[in-house]
Amino acid sequence: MNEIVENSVDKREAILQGAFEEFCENGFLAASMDRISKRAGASKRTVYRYFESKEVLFQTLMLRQWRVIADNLKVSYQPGMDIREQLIEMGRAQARLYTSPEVMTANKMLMGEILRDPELVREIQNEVDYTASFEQLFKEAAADGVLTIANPRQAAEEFISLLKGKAFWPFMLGAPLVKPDEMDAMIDQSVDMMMNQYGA
Amino acid sequence: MNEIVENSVDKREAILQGAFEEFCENGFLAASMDRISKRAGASKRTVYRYFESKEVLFQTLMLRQWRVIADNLKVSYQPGMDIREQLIEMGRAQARLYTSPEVMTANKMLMGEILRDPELVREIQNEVDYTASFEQLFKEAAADGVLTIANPRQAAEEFISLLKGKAFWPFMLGAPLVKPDEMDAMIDQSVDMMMNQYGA
DNA sequence: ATATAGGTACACTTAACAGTTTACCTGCAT
DNA sequence: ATGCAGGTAAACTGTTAAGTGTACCTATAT
Repeated sequence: MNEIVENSVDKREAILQGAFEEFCENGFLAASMDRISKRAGASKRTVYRYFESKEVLFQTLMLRQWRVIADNLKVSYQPGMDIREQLIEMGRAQARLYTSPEVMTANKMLMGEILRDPELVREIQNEVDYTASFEQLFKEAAADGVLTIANPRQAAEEFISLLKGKAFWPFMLGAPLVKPDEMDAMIDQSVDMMMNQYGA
Repeated sequence: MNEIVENSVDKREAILQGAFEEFCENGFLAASMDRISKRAGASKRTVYRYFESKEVLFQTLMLRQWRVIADNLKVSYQPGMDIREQLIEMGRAQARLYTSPEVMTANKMLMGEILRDPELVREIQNEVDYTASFEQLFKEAAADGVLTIANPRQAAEEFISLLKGKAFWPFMLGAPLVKPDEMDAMIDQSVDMMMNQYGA
């Protein structure tokens, strides 16, 4: 009766959405359950019907967001396609994700709370491992003979370190976003380093 | 009269110390001025005599800590010494710093608040630039003919990205510390990549 | 028709905490 | 001796916010 439809299944969804905005804007501690309920267009009582406490609501949300992000960060090897091309393509896709407003906002929220209370999110740490998909990719590329890699895990970490070091952490800490062509140059350079080190 | 000496100059120091502990443990928002004064062995009124508000106290502290950390992170080129040796030495020193309890604790506090409120620390961002000392080092090494580097700034960023990606961020986000020899292997590998890319 | 599941509105309880006020103490310099 | 700079203790004010209680509304299923 309030707005449109609200077939009382996505009431929960509305709450999560409102909570997401509120937590992103203010962080866990400064977020207010009153404001969350307002944003969600639900009564506070209803919020508490779905989530027994602020903490539970936050954790539910965090797990969810992390899954979305981690899924988007996954990559896979394309046999037949030039490996250099592939790495560049991947680098660009990663950078685009890292710097997209939704991912950055969500990541800030996540990071802030990981720092404040590592216990709160220990379980999530295990779902994190999108590095594994990079590792797999390098392993396959090596098996394919297009790269020479003794330690694919290490190679994956290196590539990610280079990308994140230039296209993630600075923005996370408040640096202004750079222009796409500068970003592309950074990525080319990172791929150069990888090819220099591991090129067959 | 309370404890020992307290020649009422390091009362201020005691407050900063107490505040440091409190802010590290709880972050800005959850820290309590009552607890800070207790930790400092000072009355709340005295705390407010030295620092007009929680925010001012926090900023003072943050700037201070950052200076300490940034100073420690600075490096300089040693002409004559083998460049590979030098990079490895530097890498180890950096990793040791990144993973030292004091630096990690302080950094968590800093990061958490940078994420929460970028404005609060915008000014500090400018003091940050220890990357510059790496850049300088690479520039000198290039001038010395021991490395071939077109863009020293970029090289500096790459080296730092590799080191931090393996020896800083994971621990920052709650991963357990690794054994020194594993760390050394990581560093060797990073230096390999740099030498491969820029070796003369 | 009516009970029930899901919802609303809103006042309420409890607690934490920034910052202030007040009254008082103490050692040193004049 | 005395006044003041620097300190203490503790009660107080005002605000914000988590979570609860209560009374009421409204569909749909029986």
